[in-house]
Amino acid sequence: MAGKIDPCGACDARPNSVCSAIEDTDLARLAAAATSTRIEAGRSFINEGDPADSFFNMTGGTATLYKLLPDGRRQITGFARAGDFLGLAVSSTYAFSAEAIDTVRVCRFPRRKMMELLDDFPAMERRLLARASNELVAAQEQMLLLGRKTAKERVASFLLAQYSRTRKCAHDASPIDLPMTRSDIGDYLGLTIETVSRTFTRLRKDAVIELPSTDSVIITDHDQLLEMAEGSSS
Amino acid sequence: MAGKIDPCGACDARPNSVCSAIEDTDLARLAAAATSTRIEAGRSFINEGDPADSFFNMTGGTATLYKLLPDGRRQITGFARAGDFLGLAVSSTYAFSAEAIDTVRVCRFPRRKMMELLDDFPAMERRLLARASNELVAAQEQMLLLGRKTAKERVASFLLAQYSRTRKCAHDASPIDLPMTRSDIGDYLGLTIETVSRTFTRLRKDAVIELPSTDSVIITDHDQLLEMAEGSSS
DNA sequence: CGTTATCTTGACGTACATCAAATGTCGTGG
DNA sequence: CCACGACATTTGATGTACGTCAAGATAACG
Repeated sequence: MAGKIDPCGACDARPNSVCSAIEDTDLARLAAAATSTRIEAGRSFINEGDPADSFFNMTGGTATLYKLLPDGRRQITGFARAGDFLGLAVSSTYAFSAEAIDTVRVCRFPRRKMMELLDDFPAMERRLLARASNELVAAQEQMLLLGRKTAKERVASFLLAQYSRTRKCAHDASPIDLPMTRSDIGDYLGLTIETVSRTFTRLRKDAVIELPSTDSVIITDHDQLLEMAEGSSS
Repeated sequence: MAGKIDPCGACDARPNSVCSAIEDTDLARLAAAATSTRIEAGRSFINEGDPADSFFNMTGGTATLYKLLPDGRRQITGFARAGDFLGLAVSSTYAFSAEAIDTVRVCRFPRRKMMELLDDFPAMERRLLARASNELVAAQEQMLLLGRKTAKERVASFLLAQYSRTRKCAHDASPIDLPMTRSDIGDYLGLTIETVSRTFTRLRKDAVIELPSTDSVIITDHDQLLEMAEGSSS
């Protein structure tokens, strides 16, 4: 529980989150249902298979969402950031795990209270549906990537997605922040760290990107990267 | 438009579809919004990139949902059957294509009328949200399959999914119907037809499945198939 | 300024793709 | 009922993109 007087009103993430469906006058209801929590880098806050008794709204930081196979193979299904809503599930247990990459802030909603909120604020439910629809589209795009794209196409697609997540206008050459490790990128793209690394340097040698540091990228040839991502160019 | 008097009340698919959220007394509203259509095998009825002006509710048959790359590579993101709802998208264009495998029946809802229905029947919206959540979970499972599983694990997972889609109780040894071709299965699992075929015969030689015909399978060792699907066994 | 984790680069192996041919299946018409 | 052609599936031989193993190079950190 945030000690603040009006935590939801002051929330940076509200404009991009489902919470913006709730009017200022009803913010107290929202704030009463939520508990703001801070999660240190490396800690997981959702575990696949655990009882799904909470929903989460990310308000800061970046988290990996992933599934594991018994032998430890990992598939990252997405990176969650401020505004993202987690835990949507009909099942009584979580279908995935979530782990903080850097220090993460979330609002936690007990399942029951969240349901009550949805009953009272249908606009919020519609927001959730819109969000789920978008995620579904993204998931289908990722299936195409994982099932049919080459390593080069995967990395190119990934970089473009990271790019367009923040930048609105194309042809912006400022560096893109990559808070995740190569291992995370590999597990997201269905590749190994070695292949991710090799592909990065290949793109650099092709003069499509620059790598000012290990955790940032500059796209120098946006058009060619776009062609690469869909296999139009070699 | 169905010529029947009460098409929705007589609909076989209603119990498993979002339409069941609408009470019998309001069925006329539902029926007025929908147009029932028949689609021949092989014809596509949703095309990626086209204006998304209709929603579809499958009432019969099986359809492939897929995305294409410019050079023709295809990723099937799912197989839609009676009760499935298609076209959920915030975007103004479809993000995927849909093609009938056998003869398909759908109810088509114009976007605007569908929105009005959702405004008036919040229970339907909640059903859609639940459905989207489930699809999201399935999509994450498929990402794990595409990104991290071997060919054998993929085929085993696929067969188990086909199995549990119809059968409720385990240890039912009746044949599973496979309306899709090897090519469809390959494009769904991120494999080639040859690899799918080879893996089928490998599973048959391992005495885990039987192949009474090319479009049906019998699971003879459910437990071992389950182990295979997650890589617990070799 | 060593210590440790992450990233890069190289040499080699392999699971699956590709290419090619044989076999099976099914509808059509003689 | 059988012959035929078109197409799907199976099976085999070979290639390759990416994985695995191993060693340095960088960067993070006390």
